[in-house]
Amino acid sequence: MNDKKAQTRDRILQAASSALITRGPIEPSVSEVMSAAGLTVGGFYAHFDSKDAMMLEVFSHLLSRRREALEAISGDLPGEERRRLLADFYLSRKHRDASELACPLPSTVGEMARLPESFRQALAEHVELMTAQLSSSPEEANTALADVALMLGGLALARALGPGDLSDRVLRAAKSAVL
Amino acid sequence: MNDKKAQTRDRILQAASSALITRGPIEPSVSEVMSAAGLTVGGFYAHFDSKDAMMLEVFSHLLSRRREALEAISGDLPGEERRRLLADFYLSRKHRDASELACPLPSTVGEMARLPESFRQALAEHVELMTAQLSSSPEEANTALADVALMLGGLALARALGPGDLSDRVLRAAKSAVL
DNA sequence: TGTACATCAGTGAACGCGCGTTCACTGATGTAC
DNA sequence: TGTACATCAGTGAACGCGCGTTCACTGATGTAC
Repeated sequence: MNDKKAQTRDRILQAASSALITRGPIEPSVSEVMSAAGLTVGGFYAHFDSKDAMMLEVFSHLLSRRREALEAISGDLPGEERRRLLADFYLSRKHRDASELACPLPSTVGEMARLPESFRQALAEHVELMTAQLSSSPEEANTALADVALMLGGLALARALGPGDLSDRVLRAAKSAVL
Repeated sequence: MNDKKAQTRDRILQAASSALITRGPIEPSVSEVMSAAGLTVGGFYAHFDSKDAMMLEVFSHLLSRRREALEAISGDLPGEERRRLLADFYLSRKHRDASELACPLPSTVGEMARLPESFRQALAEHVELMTAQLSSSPEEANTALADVALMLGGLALARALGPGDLSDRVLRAAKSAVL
C-alpha cells in the first residue's frame, strides 16, 4: 500500500511545519520531528534526502499555502482591500499564537544566511508573488511591498515579545498603518 | 594590569557583536568568537559566566548603542522628522550590509523563543524606549510603533534576500512608507 | 484454503563530529627583600 | 641591582552531550502456487 507511506510522509511534514513556524528550520532536530509524528529517527531517510531538504519543502509549501489562503479570501477585490483583509488576519492575535498554517517567515528570515541558497530563492519568489497579489496595478507594487515588510515586521516583533500588552499594541499599530 | 584584561574582554565583545548581527546569538560558537578575537576557547570563562550571558550583554549593548546613535542624529526634532532621519539610515544599503554597530534585531527576533527570558525583557524595553524616542506626543506613539515594525520588517526582509535588486526595492519601498 | 517467499516501512543502535564547559597547566609580569 | 616568589590572563586537552546520518535488522503485508 503506497498511500500508507505517503500518509506517513505527510505526518512528518505536518510535525515539521509546526516546528518550523515556532522555532525555524534549523533548531528542531530530526529525532524531535519524527517523535512528534509518532515515529523513530531511523526511518526519516526513507522519506527525505536530508533535514535541509525536508525543511525546504516545508518552507515552500507553507508559503504557497499562505498565497492560496490569501487568494481564497480576497477573490478579485482591488489591491487596497486585499491588503486590509490580509492584515486583519496576518496581524491578529490568533495568527501570532498559531503554530499550524501560520506564516513561517518570522522564524526563518533571520536564519537565511545559514541556510542553503534554495531557501533564499523560495523567499524571493514568494515576495514577488505576494506583492503582485496585493496590488492591482504596477504603480501599487511599492505600496504592496512596503505592506509586506510592515506585516512581517509587526508579526515578527509581536511573536518575539510573546503574548502580552506590548505585543498586542504592536499588532494593532501595524494593522492601522497598512496603506 | 587590569585594563589589559578589560581590553581583551572588549575584543571578545566586539567579535561577538558582528557574529550576532549577521548570524544571531545562538549559531556562533564560543571557539569561533574567541578565535575572531585572537584567543583560544579555554580563556572564555575568565570573562563571562556563559555563552548566553555574553550574548545577552552584546544584545543589550547593541540596542542601547542604537538608541544613542538615534539621539545623536535627531537631537530635539519633532517625532516625524526623527522617524525620517532614522529610516534614511536604517533602511540604507550600507546598514543592511554592515556587520558592526548595526541593528541586531533581524537576526535575533526569530530566536526569542529559544533564548533566556532576559532577552525578551531587553527587547521589550528597547521597543518602549525607541517608540518614545520616535514620537513627540502620546498620540504619535502608535505611529512610531508601526514605523518600528515597518523598519524592522524592511531590514529583516532585505537582509534575508541578500544584496540584489529585490532587496534594494524592499528598502526603498519601506523607506517611502514611513509615516 | 494454506504454505513459502518477497517486499519494504519502520526500528534502534552506532558512527563521527562540533558543541559548551572544565581544569590542570604555562609563562609573562609585578612585588618583596 | 638582582634574585625568589606570587599572581593571574590565557592555553589546550578533555569531558559529556546531542546532533545528522547510516545501516543491519524486524515484522507486517501482499503475492505465487
